[in-house]
Amino acid sequence: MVGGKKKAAASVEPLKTKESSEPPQYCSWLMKSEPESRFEKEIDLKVQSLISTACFPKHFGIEELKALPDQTGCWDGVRNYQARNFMRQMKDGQLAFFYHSNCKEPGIAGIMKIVKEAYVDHTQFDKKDIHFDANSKADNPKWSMVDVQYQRMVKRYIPLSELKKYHLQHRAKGGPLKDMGLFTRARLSVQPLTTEEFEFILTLEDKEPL
DNA sequence: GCCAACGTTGGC
DNA sequence: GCCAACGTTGGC
Repeated sequence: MVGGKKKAAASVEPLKTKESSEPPQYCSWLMKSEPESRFEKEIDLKVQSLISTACFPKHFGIEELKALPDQTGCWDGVRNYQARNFMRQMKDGQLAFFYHSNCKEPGIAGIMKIVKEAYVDHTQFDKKDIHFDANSKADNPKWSMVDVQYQRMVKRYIPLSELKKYHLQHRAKGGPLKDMGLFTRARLSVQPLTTEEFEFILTLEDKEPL
């Protein structure tokens, strides 16, 4: 099934650029978001209601993306240079896994599509926003975001624990997840996936949980 | 809730 | 430019 369509496979292949100095081009991604907010878990609801809700990070799981008009939203609030730089490499039409982090069972919940390439993240200029950045100047914004559109849920939720088992297997004996960023660069919230990683994870949808 | 890993900041 | 202190991420 995966790789069966030549055309699709070709469009997902990482493009080796002619100029060897250029960074490698990635075609698929993994983006993390917290479906539950740590603040809202820990701060008393009454106290919270007295404070501007904009001061708190929002819950943003895949259900929230799905509920937006056109099932499309901006991926704002990324405040890490590596993650930002990866977002700036994203191209219209590329696919990304929606990963649920910092929750009961972290893992891959669904698939979304990049529908607008990197542009200025407005939240950096909003004093009331949790992601406000006083060091960012309007004539030289530091932070970018992309727009993503919900595509579908995965056929079954793919928990981190399962990906980790494969990662460990593959690290020992070889396999597509041996260097997966989820484990080698655990704190990076926007990560590129190789074609092999992306396609292998898709095959897990049709397999029994490990 | 705890804490390890790691990115950022700032003193020197 | 080093590096200690600090803050954040995110699994457990």
